Formats: sequence, structure tokens, C-alpha cells
Amino acid sequence: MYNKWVPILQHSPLFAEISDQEIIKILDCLKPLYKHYQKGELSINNDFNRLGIVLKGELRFIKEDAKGNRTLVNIIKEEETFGEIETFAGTGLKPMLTLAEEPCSVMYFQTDKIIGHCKKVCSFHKTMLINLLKIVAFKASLLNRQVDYLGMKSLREKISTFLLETYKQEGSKTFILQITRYELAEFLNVSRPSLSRELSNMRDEGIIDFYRASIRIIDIDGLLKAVSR
Amino acid sequence: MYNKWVPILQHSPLFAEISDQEIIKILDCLKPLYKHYQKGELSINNDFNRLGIVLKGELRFIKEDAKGNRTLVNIIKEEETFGEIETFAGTGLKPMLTLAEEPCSVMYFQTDKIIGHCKKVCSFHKTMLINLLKIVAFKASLLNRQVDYLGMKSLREKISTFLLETYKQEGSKTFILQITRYELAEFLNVSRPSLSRELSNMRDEGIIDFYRASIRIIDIDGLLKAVSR
DNA sequence: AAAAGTCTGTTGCATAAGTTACCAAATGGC
DNA sequence: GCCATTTGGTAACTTATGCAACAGACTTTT
Repeated sequence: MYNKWVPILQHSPLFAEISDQEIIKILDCLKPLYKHYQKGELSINNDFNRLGIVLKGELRFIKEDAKGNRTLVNIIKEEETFGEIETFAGTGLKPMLTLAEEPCSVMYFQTDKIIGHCKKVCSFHKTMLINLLKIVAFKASLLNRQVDYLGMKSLREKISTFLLETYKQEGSKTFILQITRYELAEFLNVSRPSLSRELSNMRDEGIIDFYRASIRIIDIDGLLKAVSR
Repeated sequence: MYNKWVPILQHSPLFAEISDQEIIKILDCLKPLYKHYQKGELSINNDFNRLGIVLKGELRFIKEDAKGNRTLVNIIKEEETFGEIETFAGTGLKPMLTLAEEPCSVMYFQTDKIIGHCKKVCSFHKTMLINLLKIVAFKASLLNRQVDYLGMKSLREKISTFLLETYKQEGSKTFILQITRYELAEFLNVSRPSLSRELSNMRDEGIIDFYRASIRIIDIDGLLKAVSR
């Protein structure tokens, strides 16, 4: 019954280092729920007491406020998990909307079955816990990074940090950004015109040069100066 | 040798649901390093590949930028752990300074010993992993909350959210804040005068009343209006 | 009780960033 | 090749917030 999904689960970080046979055993043991969302289906996810993994399609998490304004919070794609943090932190959960743009299949694991002290201490169960630990830690480190960015006082500092980070990653002073201005502005939590304005200022000061997505860092020290508050 | 610290470890979330005897077994198995920091000792923590737990005293984590400005990032107290996120996420670590204001004892566990596939799958080892998972998930949920606050566009929204959160928690429209204005301003990532100014505005609008640490919510809808963007 | 220190509110001023709008350059469909 | 759409830069204007400085209320020390 579950076997159909093993080839997909196999590639999920949740089942890293776990063989096909073991995955089947785990599924037999954890008895996950299986849920299918129709194309365009919008549902309220107010039960966060379980760990989800998207098997097929993608699931969009949407926040809706009292006025009915909707904000896209997250997109979970195939093989990715969601709900780990709320589940294991045991903190209050914010009910959210989920939207399936395309048909979407999801498997849900009950928390207490994962965490519960089932006395048969199977080694693959332990591996799964380690995988979960890595997944949650990784998400936490992403949040950490986001907190760092959001906490910066000036737009100049945000931009400089971002460019230095990209530079370090790319290994070259010239690179092509993989995100649009709008996305970058959203990530830095500023408005797009403000971002463009400040980028232009930095260009006028001879710190960087750019044309659309391609950026060239001219004066590294200029960037560093903005970063070291 | 390790036994001395068992009464302290016992109360740490890392060893929740684990008996004294089992703790000793775990220590025997994981062979943690033991380190003592002198009063006032300042060291560079550039080796984040291990999980720390403070046994005695407290350890301050300090960020230092190129210009030498120092910012207090975190204070880890007795029985609390640190370094889990960086350790298990396997992400690049930011070297930080650690400062022991008082004499401070710390135990370090090597990551690979916790995560490594030692074939003896002891049940308490599994419990420890679950505890770790909960700790990291909880820290992630705190980060989540912080991201939410930092991402808000207006100070009014930040204050309103904070007051509504406190109201829900306290169960009364009148309560005493347990933090100073300065600390609240820092948490909301605004300047203290700006915070005071906006609080006063809200008072003038009849939404709240306050005197120093004591706050009274008068118009819940006024708060909600600011929250629902 | 006086003095010193801390916490908080208030004000005026400077400024960074949001907003809106518009245009140009690229991209993609037909 | 042409039109529609997306993406990005710019400018004028408004506004929220930071900053610096001061003053009053409370707290602690002596």
C-alpha cells in the first residue's frame, strides 16, 4: 500500500541513509495517514500535531488575517517536510491555509508515534530521528540568517551583507543574481524602489556596478564598511 | 569522574526522562570534554562542531565586528545547551567570543558521537535524540516568532501584536510587563523613544492606558486593527 | 534625608525608507 | 516582427522612525 511512494521517500532528507526495505518497515510501524488535495483545493490546517511530507505536487501555506488579506508564507515541494518545528516544539500553532495549485499528495506522521517510546528500538527509527534533527536544525539556521538580516538597521548594511555573502559563495566579484529585484527586496524586507535607489547610490559611490541581474563588486572595503556597524 | 555533575545534568532538558544511571552510561559512551572558564575569561569559540552544556555559571556569547564593536548575542545559563543548531545543521558557523563573567564549567559533546551510528542502539541514546529534537525545535519556534516580529512593517503593529500576545497569556486586560521599555524596544527592534512615542499615541487614541510597567488594554479592536495589516 | 543612578516620557530635528507613478528595457507568446 | 507582460530604474513626495537631549519619577545607596 505504501510501497508506491518508496521511490519518492527514498530521496527525502527524512529518509536519508535508510534503505528501501527499512523505509517500508518504518511505514508499517508509524502507519502514516495519506491525504490527497485536489487541484485548487484550499483547506485549513489547524491540526499541526503531525509531521507532513509532500509526495507529489506542492503545497502552499498561506496566512490570512482578519481583513482577509492573504500572504504566501511558504511553498513545500516534493520530498520536503513541514510542520516539524511546531510539532516537536509543542508550541502554540498558528492555523494557516493550505492551497494546492496542482493535485498534491501528502503523508502525515503522528508525532507521538515518532517520539513515543515504542520499546522496539529499531536502528532505522534512530536514523530517522537524526535526520529529523538535521532537518529542524537546518531550518533553524535559515531562520537565524533571516533574523540577522531583518535586524540590520540600514538598507545599505543589508545589501552589503547580501553581496558579501554571495561573493563568498560565488568566489567571483562578478556574478548573476538568481532572484529578481522584487524577491531580493522581499527577502531584505524593504520596498523594491528603495532597494533600487540604494543600489544606484552604491553604484554612484563606486562601490558596485550592476545591470539588471548581473552584479560586479568594485570596492569590497566599501561593502565591509557598511557591514561593520 | 563525571558523576559529580549528574545532579545538574538531571535537570537539563537534554537529559529529560533519563535516569541517573542512564546518564552515567551515556557519559561513559559519549566521553564529553570538560572545560572550565576562569572568571572574566574571554575566548574565541570558533569550533562549533560540538554541543555544549553549561554546568555551572553562565556563558555569554558576544559578536565582534571588524571595528571592534561588541554586541551581546546570548547568555547561556546553568543546564542550558548551546551550539546545537550550528552543529546539526552543518552550516557555516560564525566565530564568536565567549565571556565568562563568573567561573563557568562547560561540558562538550562531540557531534559525531551523538549522531554517529554506534551500533549499540541504547534506548536512552534514542531518548537523548528526542530531547535534542525538542530543544532545537523549540529554539526554532522562538526564532520563528522573532522573524514574525521583525518582519512587521509598522511599530504600531509590533506593539499591538505584543500586547495581544501578552493579553492572551495573562488572561487579563491589565497586566505588568516583566521587561523594561529598553528591553521591549530592543526586542521589537526599534529605538526606545520611538516606542514611548507610539505608546503615547496609542494612549491618546484611547486604545491603551499605561503607567510605566503596568499596561491596560482599553480597546482590543484598536489593537486588532493594527495587526491585521 | 540627601545624593546618585536608573527608568521612562517628551520634544525637535534629521533622514532613511515607503508610496505612487511612470518609463525603458527585456522577455515571451503568437 | 509585433504586441503583451514582466522586470527594473527613477523621481517627487510623504512619513515613520532614529537620534540627541532633557526632565520628571522612581529606586538604591550612603
